[in-house]
Parts: sequence; structure tokens; C-alpha cells
Amino acid sequence: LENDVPTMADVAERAGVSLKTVSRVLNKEDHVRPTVQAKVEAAIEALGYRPNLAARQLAGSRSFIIGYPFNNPSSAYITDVLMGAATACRDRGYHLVSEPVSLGSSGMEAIERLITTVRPDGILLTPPLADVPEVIELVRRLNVPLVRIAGMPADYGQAITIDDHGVSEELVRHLIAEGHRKIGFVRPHPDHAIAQARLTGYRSALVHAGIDVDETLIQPGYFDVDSGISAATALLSLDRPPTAIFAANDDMALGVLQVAHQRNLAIPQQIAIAGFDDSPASRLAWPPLTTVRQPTKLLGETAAAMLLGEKPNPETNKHQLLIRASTRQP
Amino acid sequence: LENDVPTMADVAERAGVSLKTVSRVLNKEDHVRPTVQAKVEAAIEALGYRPNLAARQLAGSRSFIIGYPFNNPSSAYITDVLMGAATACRDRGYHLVSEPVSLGSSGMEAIERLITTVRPDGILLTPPLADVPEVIELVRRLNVPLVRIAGMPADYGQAITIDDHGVSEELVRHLIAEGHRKIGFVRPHPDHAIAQARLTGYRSALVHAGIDVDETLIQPGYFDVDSGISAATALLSLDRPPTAIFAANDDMALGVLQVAHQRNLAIPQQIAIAGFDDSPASRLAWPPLTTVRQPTKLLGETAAAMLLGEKPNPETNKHQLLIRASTRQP
DNA sequence: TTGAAAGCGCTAACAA
DNA sequence: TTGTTAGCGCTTTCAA
Repeated sequence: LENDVPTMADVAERAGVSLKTVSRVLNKEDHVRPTVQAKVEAAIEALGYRPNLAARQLAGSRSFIIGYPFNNPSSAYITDVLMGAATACRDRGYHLVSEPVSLGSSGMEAIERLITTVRPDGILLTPPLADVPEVIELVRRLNVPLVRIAGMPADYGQAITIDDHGVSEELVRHLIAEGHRKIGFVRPHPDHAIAQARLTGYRSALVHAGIDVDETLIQPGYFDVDSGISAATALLSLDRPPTAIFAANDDMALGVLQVAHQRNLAIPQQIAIAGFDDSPASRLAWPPLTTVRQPTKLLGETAAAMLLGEKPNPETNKHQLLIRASTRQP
Repeated sequence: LENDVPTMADVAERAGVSLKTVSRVLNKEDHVRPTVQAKVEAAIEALGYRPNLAARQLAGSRSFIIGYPFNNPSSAYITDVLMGAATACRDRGYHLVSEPVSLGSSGMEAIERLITTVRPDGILLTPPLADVPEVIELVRRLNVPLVRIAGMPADYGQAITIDDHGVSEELVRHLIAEGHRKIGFVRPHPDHAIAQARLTGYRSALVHAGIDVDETLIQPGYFDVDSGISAATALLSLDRPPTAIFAANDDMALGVLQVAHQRNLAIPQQIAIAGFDDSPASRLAWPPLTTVRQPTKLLGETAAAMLLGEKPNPETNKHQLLIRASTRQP
């Protein structure tokens, strides 16, 4: 039972300074003489001292904790954000408390509990939570700094917005360049406000190419495989079906792919398919899916850094169009 | 700026009792008269009081936090464990602090930091961290309760073990029943101690069916797609290649699938393929992969519950063999 | 069954 | 530039 962890008092005694001086060194405050600082740091090192988070939080104004409530994740997306954010936190002496929450009122309660009991110094939100007005309002009311990834600009907190419109447009231009004129689209989840830009990007590319937008080629989607299957089934049953289908995320694109396989359609010769997200499954699909990569881990890192008062990394907004065999004629 | 959160003192005043009595109600201690308890609960409700975690931690012996350092996750696995554990925590007034860590010495340092600064009431570990002796030793030295998921029994903490051997055996029996005699195997990652049982299950099924184990059919694997590709390439280049390949996880099986597609082999007619994990990608692959489902979310839930002193849920150990089109003759 | 006092390990405000 | 004092919001110990 080795339970005796050294406290700040132990460090102070060993370094021969006051408690407060140790605190100053720990918090990198100004006005500490270098010799004193070195002495304190040596004592910290020698004792293996680690500050007690709870004590710092109780006495001070910070908790050194970032809260990350998330909902209904694509697991790849969530873990990437989580890894990025947790890494940024660790580098700065912070920790991340993540909690899965539902979208309804019980989720609201969970977020409120998280904030009021843990008292995080900031809240990180990703879609779809990032665009729920009640959630934003709750965080505002509890007066906690907020950064939302891929959220619409709102009147509270900072939002890291993404050029979904531009990349979506680029992807559709690629399909047009491959010779497609009838291009189906499976819409983003209606709750994901920022992802709606993927639809306007689609429209814009068609218009610029002088192709009329055929509304029957636009199907609803909910970011899951099943809605991809439904959409593909509807599209491929049209009298004049599309020769390419662009789904607003990979899961739906994989649903489209499944339908194409079931109908024994050659891909991309008879039907080209593209997604959005660069999920692991999109890489592993057969044929591999054309898709768009976001720097998700970096988004998490940047969001956490912003919560801690730093400026956003400009690399954060760089998408990348990944053209793979599902749309490229051999 | 609504920053004034009610404290326990406010509740005490409103209920007309002492601070300590409120504390007793909060902690469900005995010897509180029902009328007093009701009065306090009403005051808590009326004020919307939430206990301050840091204060409870500093004053008491618990932190109401479970630590979950994880490494190199399959993201689906990690999020499932995370969701299960976080849900269990929330139901009990706890929170989960999760942190990605590396396998080397910097990872050890990160875990030590996590424990000494956050002071969690328990640590949850999954493979491969769950089987690193230094990590177990570190947690033991810091005197924190430990539960490991899918870890080998060790001399500290509790381990939730999994019948990998049995299910693996069942899967190979299925392949044999489908008429296969030459069955290739892509081994588990050598760091995942418990997963090694998937190899013994494979061997055992062959032996029981009176089939000689051909060591050339057993290839090394590291749980990633690339090792599946290498293994499949090696196996399919043999003079007498196997008619079925069982990979010890889905990612490797998807690598095998890719090679089969590239060689234009009909699946499962020319080559049957099976994996392990029921990853989303295994469902979405073409053809869908035969695999094994573990109740991962439940594992996380059970692990957290065990850390909080509860008994394991017996459902936790139930695997399920999912036979899909990649091995089943139409 | 309830309450009073002390103090957890640190930071804030002030004084030196 | 450093130290002193008070106190964060709760639990612990002990007394009533």
C-alpha cells in the first residue's frame, strides 16, 4: 500500500521555499527568479510530485478538464476527434471527459450533469450535437466556453467550419469529367446543419457544367447504411437511372455499393459510386470508394487547443479528394 | 453570467438541516430519518443542486472517476467499450476519463500522470494494454483497482476473459462442415495474449475432425489489413492453396478479401473467408463476412460496474458466430 | 439520528 | 520577487 503521494507542501519544504512559490512555478507565473524556479523544479522531479487536479480545481478557477459529450457517432470519426482532442489536452496538462449522450431531453440532462458536476473549462461538440440549439443554449447558460466542430456559426462559442460545399463541388466535377451527366445524390442527415453544404456543392457543380438539376435524382439520407440502400434502390429503379451516385457520407455510399453488387452492376462501368469521410470501410470496400478525407484528428486537436485559448491551426480546414476505383474508369 | 451554482450549504439552509445531513443523504448513508431525507431531497430538487466533484474528491476518498487509457484501437471496438463503460459510469454518478496512450515508455508516463493527477477510483484496460506486464505493475504500484477486458489472468486486478478458443473452434467446425479440408489461418497479433486462444481453437477443430494441422497454412498476423494481404498472398501462392481462410480478426480478413477480389476468385466458391469481431466493415464488405460478434458494449459496461464493486453480468461472455455469405455456399 | 469542527491540497488576494 | 492568510465545497471525525 504505497498511497502516500507527495503534496505541494512536501515540494516546498524540500526546495526550502513557500507553498505559493511552488504554485507559481507549477503555473508558470511570472516574477519567479530562475534560480528559485530551478530549485523547485528539482524538488518536483526528485519527489515525483504531481499536482492534485481536484485541489487545483477547488481552489482555483480552472478544472483542467475539457468535456466532450457526443452522440450517435460514426466510431471512426469519434475516436479520431477523441484522440486529437485528448492529445492536445495532455500536452497542456488537461484531461478529457467524454460521455455518450442521447439527443433527447435525457441527453440534455446528461450534459448539464457533466458540466455542473465536473465543471470542465470548456465543452467540445461534434455533429449532430454541435447544431442542436438547445445544447448550445445550455452551454451558454452554464457559462462554459464552447468550440463546435463542423457546426454552423451561432451566437455563442466558436465554430470550426468546414468547406463541405467546395469539396462536394470538386467531387461532382470529377464525376462530370468522367463523363457522367445523370448523377444521383443521397442527401446528408437533415440534423447535420453544416453537411447540408454538400448538397449545395452538388447543385453548384451541375449548374456550372450546364447540367439541369433533376430533383428526382436527389434522395433523402440519414447517414446510415440503410438509407443508402433505400436511396440506391429508388434511384436504380428510375426509368432513366443515374450512371453515378454520390452519397453524402461513406456509410450511405456503402449501402449504395451493396445494392449495386446485388444487382450485379459493374462498378464503375455501369454505376460509379462516391462517398464522403474516408472511413476505414471505404478503403476496404470492393472496389475501394472515392471519397473525401477530412483531417479529423487535427480537428479534435485544434478544437481542444482553441478551448484552451490558442489560435486555430490553418491546416485544420484542408479537405482532400480521394479518387479511387469506384469512380475512375480503368 | 449565471455562475452561481448552489452548494451543499444552500441545500442545508433551505432544508433546515446541517451540512452533514445533506452529505448523508447524497451518499445514501444509513441513519437518516425518512422525513429528513425527503426534506433534503426536495431542497436538492428545488435548487437544482449538483455536487461538486472536485470538492467531494478532495475531502473524501473517492474521485467518482474511472480512467481508461487505451492504445491503437480498432475504433469500433474502442467506442463500443467507451460507450458501455461511460453509460455504466453515468448511471452510478461516475465519469470516464479516457486517454489514448502509446505502448512505449511515454505511454507509461501518460498512464502514471493520469492516475496521479486525476486519482481515478479505478482503471479499465483493453488489449493490447491489458496484457502489458509493466502497465499492470504500474497500476498495482499506484494502488488503483484494475479491471482488464480480454486480458490474461494476472496477479493483480480482475480480468474479464473471453472464450476465444471455443468460438474459434466453432467457426472452424463450420468451415469443415462446408466441406473445407485445407483451411488457412492468419494468426492473432502476438501482443494480444488472450487472442492467441483463437489459434488453439483453430488447431483443436482440425484435430477433432481428423485433419492434420499443416503449419504452412498458418501465417503471422498483426490485426491490420496489410498483414491480411501478406498472409493471403502467401497462402494463395502455395502449390496446393487452401479453400478457406480464417483470419483472427476482421481487418485482416478484409485484407484477404481484397486479395481474393484482385485475383478474381469467386467467394465463397473458390475461397471462403472468415474473420473475427463483427466490425461494421465486415457487414458492409462484399460478400458480407462470416465473423464472430462479441458483446463489446456490454464488456465495457460490466468492466466499469466491476470497478465500482458490482458482480459481473454473466451475459458478458456470450459470443455469437455470424455465418454470412463469405463462407456459406448459396 | 444529527451537528460542529477540522481539514483535504491547492490558489487568490494581499502584504512584505 | 516572495510569503502569509483565508478559503474553495465537500467528507471525516468526534461529540451531542
